[in-house]
Amino acid sequence: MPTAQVRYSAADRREQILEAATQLFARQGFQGTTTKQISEQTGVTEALIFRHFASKDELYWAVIERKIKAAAPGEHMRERVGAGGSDLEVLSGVATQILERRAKDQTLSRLLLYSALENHRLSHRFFRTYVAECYEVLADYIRRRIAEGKFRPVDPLLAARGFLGMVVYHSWIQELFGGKRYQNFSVQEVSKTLAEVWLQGMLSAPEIASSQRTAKFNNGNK
Amino acid sequence: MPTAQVRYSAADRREQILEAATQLFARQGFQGTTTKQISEQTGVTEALIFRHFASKDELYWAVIERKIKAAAPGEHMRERVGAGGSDLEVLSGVATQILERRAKDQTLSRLLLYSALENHRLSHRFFRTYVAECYEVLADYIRRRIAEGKFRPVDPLLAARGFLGMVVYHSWIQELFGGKRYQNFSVQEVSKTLAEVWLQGMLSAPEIASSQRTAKFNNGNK
DNA sequence: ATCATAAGTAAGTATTTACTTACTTATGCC
DNA sequence: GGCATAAGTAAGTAAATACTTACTTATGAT
Repeated sequence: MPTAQVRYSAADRREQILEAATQLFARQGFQGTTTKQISEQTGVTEALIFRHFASKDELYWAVIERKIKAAAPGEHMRERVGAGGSDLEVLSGVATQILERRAKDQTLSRLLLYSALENHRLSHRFFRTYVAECYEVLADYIRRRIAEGKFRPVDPLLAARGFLGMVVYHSWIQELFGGKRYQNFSVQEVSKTLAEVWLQGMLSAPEIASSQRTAKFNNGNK
Repeated sequence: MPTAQVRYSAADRREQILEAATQLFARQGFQGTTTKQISEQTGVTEALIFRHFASKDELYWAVIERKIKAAAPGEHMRERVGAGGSDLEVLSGVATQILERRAKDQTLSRLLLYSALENHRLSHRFFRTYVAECYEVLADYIRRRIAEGKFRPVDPLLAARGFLGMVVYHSWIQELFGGKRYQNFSVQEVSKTLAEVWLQGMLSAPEIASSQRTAKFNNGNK
């Protein structure tokens, strides 16, 4: 009595293969993952992988495209920034969202990092198509606040990158380099702290008569 | 008339192999680099590689150890922070140093990123031994300024990570994801801007009577 | 019930991989 | 000049790798 054999539709199988490959590529990179591993993880023979995807390369880019479309980082950013609230609410909201998503699932960031390291050309395209949108959305917000006179006149793209850099870098250290073994910050604490620092740094404060040490950088205000 | 054959001392050859392997591992990662490539780049046979290093693994960790010791990021940070000057001078100096080193030579950061992605365990050790020192040094500086009442009482390690995050993340975007194709910031501009934003964010400003939107986060001051 | 078709596989292939073995030759020291 | 020794290699090996070929079988429409 052989176990009942089930056959999936091509679309379903394709999805299963993509899911298995996603996990493996994220964990081990393109070079570090074999088609045999992918077939075993999916529960089929290697031959079937190649009936669905012409080559390992093609499978790889299908994996990245699928994952990044599902994550839609640009849309999430737009949603969160558009939701309104005080500057602090918006910014710490953005940070919280990023940190929570990354703590829950590292596959996308690992896939993107691997692809950036392993393959210059195509990963640039993905970065520009899907990730760069995040920066645009946040930069637009900053531009508006500058126009309203609330933020200091700083290059908006650079300022956006600065804020996201604080947040993303922190999560990389925690997750990738094992930082959380040593210091386990809460997401709330990190989001609030980083947002406060960056925000006070961006506000066009009224003239502050402060110590010598701090006087130098205050002449950029309008 | 065969070309004159030169024989190097074991130490010299070892160094040549390490240098060739460094370039290749940094560009292609551990899995992506073959011992044959390394031998060709060095100009010897594969067998010689294995006379100097017991395995590819051993060579890999020798490469990382050598490179990170040569770079000594902790010492550079200590030197720059200890050099004194205004807060702004110290911070933009740190940023400039990081950005310039990275623009000139990406091998160390690529090696560390690859090793973090490919191999959890040993890369954590390297990170803690050599890189974490940077954070300590900067965090110490911040702690001192907080004690002096000049900086707001923010977790010093988190604040240090925030600042370095801005800088390092920016350089990753530029170098790794091809950001500089689109926007080519000058090192000076980036260093100054990021340092100013972060610094103003950290200063314990006198009570600021500002808009509602900004009032919320000002109660952390002493 | 039948049968065309789509889903799936067993068993390959040529090449590459990390690493070894048995041998050769240059070099410095006396 | 002779020779011990260290530097170096040619030619392997077994396992793994991406991908193929020729074949089998489940399934749904008629």
